Amino acid sequence: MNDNRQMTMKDIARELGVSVATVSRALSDSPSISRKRRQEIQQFAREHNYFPNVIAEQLRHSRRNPSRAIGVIVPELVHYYFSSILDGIESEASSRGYHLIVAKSNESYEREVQICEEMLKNKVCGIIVSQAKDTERYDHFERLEAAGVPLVFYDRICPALNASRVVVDDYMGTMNAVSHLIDTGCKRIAFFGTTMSMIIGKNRFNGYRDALYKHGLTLDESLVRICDNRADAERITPAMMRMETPPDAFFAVNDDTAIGILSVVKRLGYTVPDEVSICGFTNGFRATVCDPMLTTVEQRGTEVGKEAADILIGLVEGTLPAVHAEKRIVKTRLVIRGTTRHP
Amino acid sequence: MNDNRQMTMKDIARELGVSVATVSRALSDSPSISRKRRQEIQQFAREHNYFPNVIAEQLRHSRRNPSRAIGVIVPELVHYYFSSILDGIESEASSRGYHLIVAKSNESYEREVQICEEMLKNKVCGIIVSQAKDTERYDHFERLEAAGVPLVFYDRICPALNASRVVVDDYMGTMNAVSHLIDTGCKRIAFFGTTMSMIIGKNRFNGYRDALYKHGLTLDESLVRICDNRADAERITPAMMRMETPPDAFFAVNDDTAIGILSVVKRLGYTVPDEVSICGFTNGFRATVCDPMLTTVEQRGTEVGKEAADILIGLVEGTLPAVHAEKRIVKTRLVIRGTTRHP
DNA sequence: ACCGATTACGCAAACGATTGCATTTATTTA
DNA sequence: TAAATAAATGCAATCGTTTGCGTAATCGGT
Repeated sequence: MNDNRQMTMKDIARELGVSVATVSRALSDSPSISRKRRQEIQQFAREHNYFPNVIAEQLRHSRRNPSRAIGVIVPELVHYYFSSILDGIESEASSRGYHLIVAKSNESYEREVQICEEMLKNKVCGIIVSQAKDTERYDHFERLEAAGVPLVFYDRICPALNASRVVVDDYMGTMNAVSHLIDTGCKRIAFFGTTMSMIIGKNRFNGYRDALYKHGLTLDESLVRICDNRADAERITPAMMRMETPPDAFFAVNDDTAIGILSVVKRLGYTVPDEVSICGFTNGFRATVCDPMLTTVEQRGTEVGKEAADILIGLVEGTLPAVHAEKRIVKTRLVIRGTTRHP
Repeated sequence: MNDNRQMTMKDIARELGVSVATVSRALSDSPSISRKRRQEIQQFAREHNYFPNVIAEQLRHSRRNPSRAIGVIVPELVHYYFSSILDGIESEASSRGYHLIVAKSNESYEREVQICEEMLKNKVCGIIVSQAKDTERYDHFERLEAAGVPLVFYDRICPALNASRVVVDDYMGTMNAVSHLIDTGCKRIAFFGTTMSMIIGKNRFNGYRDALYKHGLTLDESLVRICDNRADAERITPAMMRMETPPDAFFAVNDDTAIGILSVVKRLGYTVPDEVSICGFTNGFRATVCDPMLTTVEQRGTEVGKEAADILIGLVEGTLPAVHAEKRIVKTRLVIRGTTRHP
């Protein structure tokens, strides 16, 4: 049995023969308590290492002050981009006096709902979330808003809700990357992306298409595939390279896919980047490990996380109006390495 | 201004003309309230989506029940191994009804102390921690123990404290890996490790040394270096390959270092694994990206995290005696890929 | 030495929920 | 029908802090 008994103000008051109110005031350095008493009480507290009970404090203030706990929902944790975002959220939050309650949805709608309930119970002051892949109903999010808990989305945005959000500039990121491929002499550029039902999928595709148009190239549907992981890439790429006129470049929606392409292309005997150029999207751990190193669009997860936390805290503290949904776009940066030619 | 006013039992009581006590009992389905009233109250609560205030609940029960928040301190977040561990902790904790408060120490002692204070204030029921690299005083940890908050270490263990811990089997992991190198014909095996002041550094070195001895090889000090990152590896490896009799294999303390070695060795024109074999430690994202893919010791971070959470929850719930420090060792697994020959 | 103004402190009611005990009301028994 | 028993509800204290308001103590001024 833990004798978990912590020292309380009541104990101090009893020991020193004063009232609890006096102790409270003395500890908060209120001038309405004489300097002598204040110091006496403060010293006693220090010596007996008194620790204020945050639970009680919070209860007392629940009407006015929100808690300083931010709920963060992540689809997965072992994931470069999500880790970076979490890192950014942590940095921003902790430097502004907030702490994080982190939960992983495992890409499951059920779990996401459950987490929202839990967090509501635990009185987070707001929630930062990237939806699970199989989330298609949004009542759990709406319930949060109804309960007055502000919501900020990142990466995977809820299209049906006009909530605050921060995303990466998928359109321009892709546009720049594809333009770079074209500038370095590529003419037939394949696009491996996600389904158009995901916003990021659509935006990246549009960037690809518009880059082609801008440079007077035409879009060849047979070069566009839904493929967002390495295994699929390794399955799909060989067929594509057997086309009568195979692509001379690939743009992939993430580094993992790009690396799948790279490994196949190398195995088939093509030289990278001279015969085939490849560009990814993320700039994670993998990008500098493959040979040659991957040219890729840096997704700047840390920035995304910081912006998300900044919005949420603004919402909580009232510096940002709760009515208007704040939408921020983090600029990407093209990192040119060995899988593309230099301009 | 948020009218953050949530519905309380008092509201329900007033609306329905009963006492708060009745509402409380009805909501907890106590048989001492008539079935009719119970249902009436429960329905009213549901319709007005009443939500119990956990803060108040906790305050009331603070004497008996610990909170269900587990504090997790991580040196960094954008890190494969730590992410995996966090993932394991999350899975175990959430499945047992606990949630996580996560903070990053950034490898700073100051910050670590600060986080401990914060977590103590926020009434976590226990803390799972891997020390910051520059932590050399342990009074903040001792203060936690004194406050009755159980502590579990993972990965970077505090040597001065006899606290519960879970680590990976560094000794056997390295021993097996080096044995594998020897079995596949390597005779001069270099060791790139961390300083011996870190426990994991020492254990891995011992595994290396004993594997050599067991197979009748002698330890050549000139093949042992302190090097635990890619940049250093790329600096150190060329010199080593210029020795009169250069190594025919490298064991590196992590994948990152191993990949640094690999890139240098390939650049110098050696074939891997035939002329030079390489083995890492982690089995993270990078391991399957390099060419050839990396043979490495799988560190099983998820397991480590699960075990850590299991210990902590045991300590909190009293299934594990608080007096005895529980020490668990997670077995590693050698993953043989392309940077070593097959047996 | 007395009065008004400070100064220093205590009382008690919150915050929202729980729970032992007392009390009311309904039901059974003699 | 009265008394005894059982069922249903209310009262009030409690968890640890905070804070408006009241009051006792101290002080300066005349």
